[in-house]
Amino acid sequence: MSNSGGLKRKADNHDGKHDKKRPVPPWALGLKSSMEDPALRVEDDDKVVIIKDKYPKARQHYLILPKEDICNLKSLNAEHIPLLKHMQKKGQELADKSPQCQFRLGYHGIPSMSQVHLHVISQDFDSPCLKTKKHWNSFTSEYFIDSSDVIKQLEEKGSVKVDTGKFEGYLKQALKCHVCKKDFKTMPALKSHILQHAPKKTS
DNA sequence: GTTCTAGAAC
DNA sequence: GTTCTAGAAC
Repeated sequence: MSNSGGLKRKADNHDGKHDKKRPVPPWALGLKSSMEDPALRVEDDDKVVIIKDKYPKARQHYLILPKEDICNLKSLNAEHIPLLKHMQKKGQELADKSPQCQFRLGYHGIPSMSQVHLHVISQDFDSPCLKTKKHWNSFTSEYFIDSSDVIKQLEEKGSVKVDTGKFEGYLKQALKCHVCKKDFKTMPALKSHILQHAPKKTS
């Protein structure tokens, strides 16, 4: 009944650096196939594809992905700056089409899905797909890194630094309205509150 | 990333 | 009793 001294392995999936056993779970490749899905595609050019997020967390939620394979923020270097600026420009053009909405353009510090993707998301967060504290904090805490900050880091340091422990902490922060900073105990309470900050829907 | 659901919270 | 969250998914 002895089992090699009861050595227990703590969760050791930090950033996949030494994780040869489970490199990428199948679902983490979902964006790659979404990029090919005509039903989701908004537009594309020689460098990037723009798709609708399959589970939008706001009234408007798009993803801009490079056609070149780039796994995540850690894969980025100074050579990618023109590409990232192009992605931001395409995103800003999209946002400018809906002047009644406020948008943010940015990246998740630790994305679940492979292939770098720029979120273009309206700040109403009025969507049935927005359900969990993780969802909320991933778009409204420091977990969401503005595109301009990613580009700035690349320009200044040549790489993007993401402190895994710190970013995991951001996801667990207490629920707080992103507009008026009021605290909430539950997601349903927060979701009903933020409707009063959202612009009126135009049929 | 989502779905499912046990059990915590109310 | 119902609502809500959080962890497993072979």
